[in-house]
Amino acid sequence: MPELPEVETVKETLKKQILNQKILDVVVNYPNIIEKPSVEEFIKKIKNQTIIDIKRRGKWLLFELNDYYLLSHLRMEGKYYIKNFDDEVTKHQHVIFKFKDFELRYNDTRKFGRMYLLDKKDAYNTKPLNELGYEPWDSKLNSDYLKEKYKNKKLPIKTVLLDQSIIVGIGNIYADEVLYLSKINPYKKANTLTNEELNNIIKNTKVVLEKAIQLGGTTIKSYTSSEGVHGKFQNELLVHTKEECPNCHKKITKVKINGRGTYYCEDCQK
DNA sequence: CAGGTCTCCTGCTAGC
DNA sequence: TGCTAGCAGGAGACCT
Repeated sequence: MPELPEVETVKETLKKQILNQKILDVVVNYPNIIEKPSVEEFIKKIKNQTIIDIKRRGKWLLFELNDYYLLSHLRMEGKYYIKNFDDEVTKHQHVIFKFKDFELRYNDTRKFGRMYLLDKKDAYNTKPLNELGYEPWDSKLNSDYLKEKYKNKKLPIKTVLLDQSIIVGIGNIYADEVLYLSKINPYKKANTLTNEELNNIIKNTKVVLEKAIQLGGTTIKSYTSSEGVHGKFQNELLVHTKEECPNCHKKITKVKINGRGTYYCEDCQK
């Protein structure tokens, strides 16, 4: 399940593969992936655009084209594969970008991923990018900012860490890891956290995400295609999916918070 | 505005 | 062994 580190890895991989390639044609096999504009307009506009750069904002991939930004969110299972024209198109390959000598295929088993094609000048100040919070490394992300954002939030900190309008890039796995390193109970209400706890969250978010980026992200699902990029961070997880606390060796508690599987140590996280 | 619930999807798995 | 109900989960829609 791609979170910020996985998206960063995909971005870097794609830069080596498709930079400066011109999109000669696009085939959309599953229209719901294209959120905006209409599929017809999407195809018409994207033809003959060249991929100038590839960026990331939160969990969004941004393909910079001549006149547009193509935004792509991988959600749960989105992947990009480089294929030859005559490679069989499988049932999960929903959007195909055709270049001169090969093609890029967007593969998504659960079809949760979404794409936008936005005018370049509007891309950062319209949905969805204008609703995003700070990157974990943004100097403006500090305890005062979080204090303000969390002041009316009575929800568990676990839930609020997943809110992309406050800090981008933290998904379910990494939220558990950040709270474990910060020794904070995931049920603790966001508006009750101290400055020290908020600073620990900020610090450990960077620690966890940087390490995960170094290792190419996390691969948990066993049925991930062998063609995809396999991260190694799952070997470094301290609490998520674990049975025993690495620190006190007591049994890890598994619960559901706001519908999300949550792992924590009752003794170490207060 | 805050927050609860539902929805989108498919593959896997627990249970019969 | 074979079938099915239930589950997983990021983010937006919709409702209170």
